[in-house]
Amino acid sequence: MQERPKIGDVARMAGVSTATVSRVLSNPQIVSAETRRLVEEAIRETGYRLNQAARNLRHRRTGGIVALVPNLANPFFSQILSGIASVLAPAGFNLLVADTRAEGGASILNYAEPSRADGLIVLDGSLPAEALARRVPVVLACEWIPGLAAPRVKIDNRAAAMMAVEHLIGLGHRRIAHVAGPPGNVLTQARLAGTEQALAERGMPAPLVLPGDFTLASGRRAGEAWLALPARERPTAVFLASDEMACGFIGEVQHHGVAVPRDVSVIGFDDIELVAHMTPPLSTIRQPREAIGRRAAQRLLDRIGGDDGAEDTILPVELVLRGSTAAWAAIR
Amino acid sequence: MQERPKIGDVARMAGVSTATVSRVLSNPQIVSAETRRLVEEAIRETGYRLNQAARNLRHRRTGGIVALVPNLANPFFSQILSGIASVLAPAGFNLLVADTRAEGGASILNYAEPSRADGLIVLDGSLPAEALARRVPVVLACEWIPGLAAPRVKIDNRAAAMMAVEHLIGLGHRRIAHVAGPPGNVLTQARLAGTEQALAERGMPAPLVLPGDFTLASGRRAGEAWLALPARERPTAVFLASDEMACGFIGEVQHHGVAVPRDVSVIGFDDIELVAHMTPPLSTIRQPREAIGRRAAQRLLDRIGGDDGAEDTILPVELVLRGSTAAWAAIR
DNA sequence: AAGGTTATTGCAATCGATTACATACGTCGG
DNA sequence: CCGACGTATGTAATCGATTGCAATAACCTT
Repeated sequence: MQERPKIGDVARMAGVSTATVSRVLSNPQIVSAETRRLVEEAIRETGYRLNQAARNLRHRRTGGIVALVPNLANPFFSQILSGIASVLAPAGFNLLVADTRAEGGASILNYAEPSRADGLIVLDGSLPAEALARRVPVVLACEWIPGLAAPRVKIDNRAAAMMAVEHLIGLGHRRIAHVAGPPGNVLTQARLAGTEQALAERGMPAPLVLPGDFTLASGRRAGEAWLALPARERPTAVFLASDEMACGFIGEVQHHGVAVPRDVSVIGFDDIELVAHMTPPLSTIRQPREAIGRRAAQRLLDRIGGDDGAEDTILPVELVLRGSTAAWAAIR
Repeated sequence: MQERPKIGDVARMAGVSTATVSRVLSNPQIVSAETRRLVEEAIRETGYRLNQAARNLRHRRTGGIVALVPNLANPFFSQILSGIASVLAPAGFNLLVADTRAEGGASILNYAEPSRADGLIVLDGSLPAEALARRVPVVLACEWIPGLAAPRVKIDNRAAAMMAVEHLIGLGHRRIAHVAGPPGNVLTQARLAGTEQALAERGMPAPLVLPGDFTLASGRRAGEAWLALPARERPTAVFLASDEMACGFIGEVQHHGVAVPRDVSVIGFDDIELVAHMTPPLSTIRQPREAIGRRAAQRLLDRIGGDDGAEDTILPVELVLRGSTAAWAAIR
């Protein structure tokens, strides 16, 4: 009994066949109470532990779900992962995490393998649709991939952006800037479109759009760009497509003596945890990240269970008003 | 050819045995060039993809490494995971992530199974040592479990805390407070010990120690506690055992009109990304999180490869001085 | 030319579980 | 008392690859 005991060892000790042991393990109620007791006893005695690899091979499943994340180090994603994990664990699935930036693009394809994972949650909209098509069940969360037919769990980014901008308009702001996300990103487009639509509906001019990429550093650069404008032309309010950028922006302008929200109102997007504790606390759009993760995981489990629907799940956002936005007195 | 092709289908098409196909897959150089070409052709033609579960069963390995994290939603850990992933992926291992808080304590044991994972990276010091002993190779990162013999990859928390406190002393502060981590945590103890030692070595009185648990909210509460002190007795500098707490602390005191660093110097621990962009930017101790993750992963791969050493790896920290700490003019 | 190498390749056992099918034993209605 | 049926268990095939050993061919050596 040096080696790790296998099912046969248990069977021998209990005086039954391996089939019976297996049944005790996966379908106890069809085994007589007495035999079951014997087998359970033997399992305890031998310290037997099931070999997952063998079971997986037989069942033609892996028990694992892969989450493809563009950047694991980004706190935004970790909270979604947390939601995913909270659903997967009770359902008996492992969560595999792969960073699509860290891995070579080609190897991503390996994850979309039935022998590696039973399903895929994709959080990165920049992956090629063809790599994911016709393989394991896929659910898209937050971002999505144009042309890929898979259920999506997301928010209404356009409407959310409109909420943010309408809030600024409501405060009396007339020159409004938008700091966009990375070019080509589906979220960037939707949030920009929402910004433009909100302004257009009020008959206001198109926004000044500054480039960004969701990162702190790009927020700082947007701050520099704002500072570089002649004071008379500076937008009095800025809507940034991510909270991280908003932090960078505020840090930069405060560093140059600009007061928020006195001199400029700032609103972000995401409601990452820290921004509630800054000075001033950041007004923002809250994405229900945990809920997005949970719903995406549930949706995927449904698909694995045979549900073939591909309809989207749209989760509600919330406009969170804190101290970084304030009314603009037109006469200054 | 409806079904997903298996190795036998490839063999038939190439006119060779399954053994040869397998060799082409895992040991190409021992197959003659001509045969190899034939097989590769057949693989392409059939669209064959290796079944990992079968290979794993035969190899008695899983190709997966589990990281046990106390809280996936915490950005501190996600960056370590990022480092881990960057080493594991090229080495052909999957990263499985399990949130020890989300999962029931019992199920954690399941991860320490050779049939589930080839190794374990534990980032949670609160797990019971016995659950992890005598199973798969383990490496501890950041936190550690007293009584568990396994290589650790960490920083010198005591020395790091001393650096922080010596910095404050050097700025002329004489009343220094420490906001500790969760009780019982090994990091809490080491950082507190370092704080006390630094003060003792200068012949200064023991620090005021406020309770905390690494979270933003507990930092806020520490801020309240600080504010509640009579102004004359307030420590002029505070060293908090995590950056998150430092953010909460600063947010709280600023909210009550206290200026940092004019009225109180604040130094944190970790150097999470955001704190460089706050106003004021936070002075802190930088932990090389990516490097910790990478080293832990490398160490684990070594162990899996047969290296039985259990010595610790201590990575250097860096005192990062920003705007939240300033000299204290004794006469006020 | 016989014996010895070396390079390729195939046969079949193996990894450790699951499960369709067969078997054995009661039980019960007619 | 017989056959039908239900329950509990065993036998053996199966999941899809890997690999030790054997077989064959080609090539040397002396």
